[in-house]
Amino acid sequence: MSSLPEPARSETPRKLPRDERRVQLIEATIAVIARTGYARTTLGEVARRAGLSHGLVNFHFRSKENLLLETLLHLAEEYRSNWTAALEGAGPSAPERIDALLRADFAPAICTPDRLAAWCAFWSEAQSRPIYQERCGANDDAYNDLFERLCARMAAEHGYAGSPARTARALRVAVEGIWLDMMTMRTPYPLDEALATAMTAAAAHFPRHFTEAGLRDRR
Amino acid sequence: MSSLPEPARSETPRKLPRDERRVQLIEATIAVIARTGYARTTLGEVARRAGLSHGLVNFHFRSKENLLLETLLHLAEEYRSNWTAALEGAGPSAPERIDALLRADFAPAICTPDRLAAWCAFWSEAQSRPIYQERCGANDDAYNDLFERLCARMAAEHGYAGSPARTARALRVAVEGIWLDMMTMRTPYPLDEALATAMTAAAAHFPRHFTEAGLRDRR
Amino acid sequence: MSSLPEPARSETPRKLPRDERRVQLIEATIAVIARTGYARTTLGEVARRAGLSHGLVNFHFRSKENLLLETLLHLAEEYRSNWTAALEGAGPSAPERIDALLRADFAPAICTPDRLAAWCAFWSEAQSRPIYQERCGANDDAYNDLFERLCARMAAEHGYAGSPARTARALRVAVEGIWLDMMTMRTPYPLDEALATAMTAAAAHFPRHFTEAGLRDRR
Amino acid sequence: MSSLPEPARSETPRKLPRDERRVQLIEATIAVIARTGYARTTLGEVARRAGLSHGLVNFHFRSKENLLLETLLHLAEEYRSNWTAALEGAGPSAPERIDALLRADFAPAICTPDRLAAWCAFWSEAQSRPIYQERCGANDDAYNDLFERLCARMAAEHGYAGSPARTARALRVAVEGIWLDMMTMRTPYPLDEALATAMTAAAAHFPRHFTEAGLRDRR
DNA sequence: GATGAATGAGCCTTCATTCAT
DNA sequence: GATGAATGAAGGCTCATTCAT
Repeated sequence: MSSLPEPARSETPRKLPRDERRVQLIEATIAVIARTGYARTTLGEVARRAGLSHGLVNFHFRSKENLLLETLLHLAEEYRSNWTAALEGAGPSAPERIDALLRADFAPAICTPDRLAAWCAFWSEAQSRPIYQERCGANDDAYNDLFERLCARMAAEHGYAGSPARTARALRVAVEGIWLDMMTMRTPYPLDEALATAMTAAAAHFPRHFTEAGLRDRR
Repeated sequence: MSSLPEPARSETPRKLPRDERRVQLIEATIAVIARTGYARTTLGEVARRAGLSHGLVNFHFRSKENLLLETLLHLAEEYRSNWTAALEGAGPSAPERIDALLRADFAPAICTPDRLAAWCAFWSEAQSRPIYQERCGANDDAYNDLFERLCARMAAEHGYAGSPARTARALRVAVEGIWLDMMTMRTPYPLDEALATAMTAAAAHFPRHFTEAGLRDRR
Repeated sequence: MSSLPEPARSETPRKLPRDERRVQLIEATIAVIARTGYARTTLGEVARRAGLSHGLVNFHFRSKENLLLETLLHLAEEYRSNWTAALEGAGPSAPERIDALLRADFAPAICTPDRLAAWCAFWSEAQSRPIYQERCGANDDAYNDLFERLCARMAAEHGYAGSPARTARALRVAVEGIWLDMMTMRTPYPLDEALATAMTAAAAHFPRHFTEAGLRDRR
Repeated sequence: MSSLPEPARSETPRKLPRDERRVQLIEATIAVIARTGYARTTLGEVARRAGLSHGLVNFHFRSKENLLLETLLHLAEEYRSNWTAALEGAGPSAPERIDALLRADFAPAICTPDRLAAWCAFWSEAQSRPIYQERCGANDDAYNDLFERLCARMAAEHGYAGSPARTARALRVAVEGIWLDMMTMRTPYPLDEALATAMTAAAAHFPRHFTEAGLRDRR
């Protein structure tokens, strides 16, 4: 019992600014979705995990429906700012930028078991909820467009054949498939193995610039 | 009632109507999961879609829990018999068998929007339901083992470098990623485009045997 | 405890035709409104009073909202059929018909403490609920029109002066006021005293045809 | 703070702001009851309408229960002082005093849509709340006793027949019925029409002293 | 005094399950 | 087998009340 990874309740002050409470509750929501599944996620469980009363959830978010939507928005924003930041720290060449994007997709802050489980839950529910659909990962148009432009540069600047759009999609689905794999596999799946698999796919498409270890001649 | 010709009854196996009802309800369950999402799937909706009465669902399946599990088992069995049959019709060489497996994964009977949605729902729920976990797609050990052996043959017989295990995984996650893509994308996603993307990945890993159109020199 | 006028639960069979259950629940609703007030009427209390489970209320009526609306519709229909029937048994002359209408308004089946309390609750709520408003007693247009036509006949055929519309309204508000009085007064208020008050008002307006005891020269 | 001129403070009675706040909240309560109905009246809505914070309501009144009771007391006191004042301005004769009382009952300050709606809500709730019951309009014993004495004077001094008690009640219920009518009717109901209806009733009972326009030979 | 976050009791509603017919 | 009324547990939501600031 005492070894359970429950959040430390005594740390949180009784009153907290609005945004901090919201983030706290969203993190609890992600944790509960991961542990009990989307279908059995209840406000009571979310509140218990956050160490707060259930009434407070409806005070800060207007409804369960809205709490879940805001959780998805939080994840989507987090995902986007993660690869945006990674790109800013990357060199200007297409291989460098592709390398940065792939690494960002498996960054420890983003690619946790809880977050993957929550993403998968939202992917699943999005089929019947248009409002989820446009926020779901694979619909991050900016990411997709960027990835496709980079693949086009790989073709133009480095002589790779084949449709850049299809190559881009092949790499993107590999990333998504790995995410799914990380969740679904019964045996643990370390982040470096996930990244290596993604780089294997990159190396298959761009053999002169990538190896299974990542970007060739990286300094 | 008692005036009905008795012999006519015994000709019809008693178990058939029962199994037909079960399949009917399972198909309705898949449809409801796809349309309303796993979390909002109710027995009432399943019964209505099947055109049956409310109480009958619990008569054929003991509980909702069990209905959903049997639906997953049905999908898993269907998936397995699909690729098994495909394999039987394929030639003996490794490229031919890989080609057959990939095509099987996008067969129109298997790869419908409803089934993809149901699969995704089960992947998502499996995180918190061990009983689902071992039946989920990515855990079809026979499939995975076979695919890995075929990649090992590609390395041994055709001189492809790299870890066969990792190549196999890279191809498998590409397939899963495409499935996810087919569900999640807002724009419709034809089966042939999905297959072409899978073949693009295969061509990247095995360029001398595959093109974006599939197996090279196919006869 | 055993002297409480609780409905006999053992009498009601476990299953009952749809309409009988609905009436049973509507009667329970009227009783609960009268005893606890509209604002504190709960489905649980209604169900307990009917000796049924609370889930059944939402099974037969879709919501509490709808249960209350149907209760009002039931009362309105009951009121209307009461005065309609009274009219059919009355003679053709205007005084006879007015006498019949006034007596109908204080008929023991209609004018019970529970029903008066429920009516008052609906009158009160109708201010903020348009859907109630058009069903409320004072808006029984057929009754009002009829009453006004009868007063017009009293003027035309019997020489009473004054605006028939205003006389009709004066008599109608007297009836409504008596109903309110019957509810509000702390001391019990027998039906015959109520009727005598209504007849006093009728006698004031039509002194040659009515006395405090009712229609003059009644046969 | 401490630099403020102390004498100025003592000039303003400390109790005034408190009482002003109370009246402000009571008026807001009346408005909310009229607009949303008694059953859906919440402290939050009352506070919003008063332009005050949520928690303040419980500071000035101890509870919602008490706020509502004080609202009723406020209405009852207002009603009583209204007719008391009207009586002081009236002549000594019975007809003059009856005329004054009836006019007071439809005075614009008393007889507003909001106040009528609140009164009706309290009448309705009073059935199940003894504490409301004794404060409700029809139970204003002083008013009722006075009215009955005036009707007795009409009989004794002006020769009107019939039971004064019943005549008094007939007039009183007419007033209450008109109030109800003003609330319930879908079409607007001007105050002068209401008063004319009341005077019609008075004229029916006291034809030599009242007409539909009010007291005869009024100077 | 004033504010508004926090709490928790109570209620409506949904829905899986049971069961009489 | 089949039906659908009946049950009751569970959970979302509202809102009166409390309380730290």
